[in-house]
Amino acid sequence: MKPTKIFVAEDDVNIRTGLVDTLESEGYAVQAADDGNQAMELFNAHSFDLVLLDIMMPGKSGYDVCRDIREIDKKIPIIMLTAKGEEIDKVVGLELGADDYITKPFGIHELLARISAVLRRVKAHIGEGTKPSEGPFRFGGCMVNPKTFKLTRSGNDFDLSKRDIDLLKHFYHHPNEVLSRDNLLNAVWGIDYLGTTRTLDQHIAQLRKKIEKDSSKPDVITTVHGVGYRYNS
Amino acid sequence: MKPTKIFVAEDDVNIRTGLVDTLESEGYAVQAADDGNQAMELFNAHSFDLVLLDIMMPGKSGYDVCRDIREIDKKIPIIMLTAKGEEIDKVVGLELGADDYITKPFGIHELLARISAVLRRVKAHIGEGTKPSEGPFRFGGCMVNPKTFKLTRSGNDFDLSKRDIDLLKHFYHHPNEVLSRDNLLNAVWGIDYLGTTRTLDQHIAQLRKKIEKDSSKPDVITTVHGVGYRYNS
DNA sequence: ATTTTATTTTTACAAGATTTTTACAACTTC
DNA sequence: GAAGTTGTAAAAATCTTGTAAAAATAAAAT
Repeated sequence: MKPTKIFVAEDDVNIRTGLVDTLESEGYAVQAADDGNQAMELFNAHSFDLVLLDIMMPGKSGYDVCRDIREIDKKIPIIMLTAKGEEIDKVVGLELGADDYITKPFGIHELLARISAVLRRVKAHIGEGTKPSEGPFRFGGCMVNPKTFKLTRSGNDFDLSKRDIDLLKHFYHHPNEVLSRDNLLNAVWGIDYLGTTRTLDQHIAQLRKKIEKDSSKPDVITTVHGVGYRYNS
Repeated sequence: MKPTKIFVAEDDVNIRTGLVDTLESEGYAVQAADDGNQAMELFNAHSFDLVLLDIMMPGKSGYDVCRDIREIDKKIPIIMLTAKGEEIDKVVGLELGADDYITKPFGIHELLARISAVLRRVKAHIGEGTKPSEGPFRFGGCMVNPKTFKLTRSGNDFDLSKRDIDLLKHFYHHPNEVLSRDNLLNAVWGIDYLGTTRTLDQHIAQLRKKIEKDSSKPDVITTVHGVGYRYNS
């Protein structure tokens, strides 16, 4: 199998060489640029599987590069490298079309985890054609519509929050499998979540009120004591 | 469950003993070193789940220790303890391969939160990959699915608890072998389990209700009087 | 910027489930 | 049949989860 090609744009020489070394030692093929203009040049000259983009760069900011890359390639995964305090909403939100971001300073494991997560996501998309995350889907006896953030069960409509949707999606993609709290927290709250643990339970409880016929006797999302939760499809 | 083992390297005696006490009172098993060289010695002599590493230490700096540890173990989570003003980008950035850092003086809560976040990250990761041992397996006339925590026998479904699964797995990996109570207790309950003995019998009895056609005439897990139990594959 | 509103997270404790222990009958072995 | 071992129901202890309500955060509106 051909190695996955990663393109890095980062002006700080320490971070850049660190990135290149690490990624290469992980088996990726890496190419790096140290400012925004060079970045676009290189990007145009090669074909990559994934892009890591620093926001603060001389020449052309990461924001701009991201937008430009998206013009050229609508699909390539882009992960932004942000410093604490930089505006992130815009980055990942939809305006720019980045797929993920990571805040400096970051751990190598976290970065690698995000890279493989994004790559996996993309591959799954390509492989299956259907984008499971976009359209409405059936969940237990309900219809969940991620576009409208609504859930319908036997004629009744409920509003869903972002967390609700993310949770439902994650369960939906792992039917009948017992998912640990760790797994769920990582998948829905993000890999660097620091909170304590009743949070998830709380959301499960709220979800059950909407999806279960009798929330005191859950049927769709069941508890596996000491382990986690299971969505029974 | 076995306690998580944390290794602390920190020269300041107050901070060190404070850390050890706190972590131990949180249920972690802790081992500490007070300089860089001793740190490597200890690290090599034991096996840990997580490392806390001060940067400024006599002998060998935390930077060096971190790098050395990474040579030995690419995966073990490392959290650096930094003083204000110390260069952090390099620490956590990529060069060294630490997973996270925390700036002194830090609150014990923040530290604990970060420790569990990092551990969760690692655990969720392990849980994610497809481990061949995790797939469903046949046990007597049943199918056992460790992912769903369910057991099926002649069309009937039973829920399994964590202990059930662990016991079944252990038997499964030692077919036709008579396993003593000690063996089973060590394998499933952990090596330092102190309980008295009817515990295991109780679980066997419960399991038999699920896996045996006639639990009063066990066939799959049989008793070897005075010795232990045997799974007849 | 300030207030209002919605959402998310945390706290606190009740309720629940599992596990462990106890107790004792039944069984095995010699 | 005596001594020791095992089966298992039921009680007790321990650990986990459910969830209301408070607090904190984030988002929207003024």
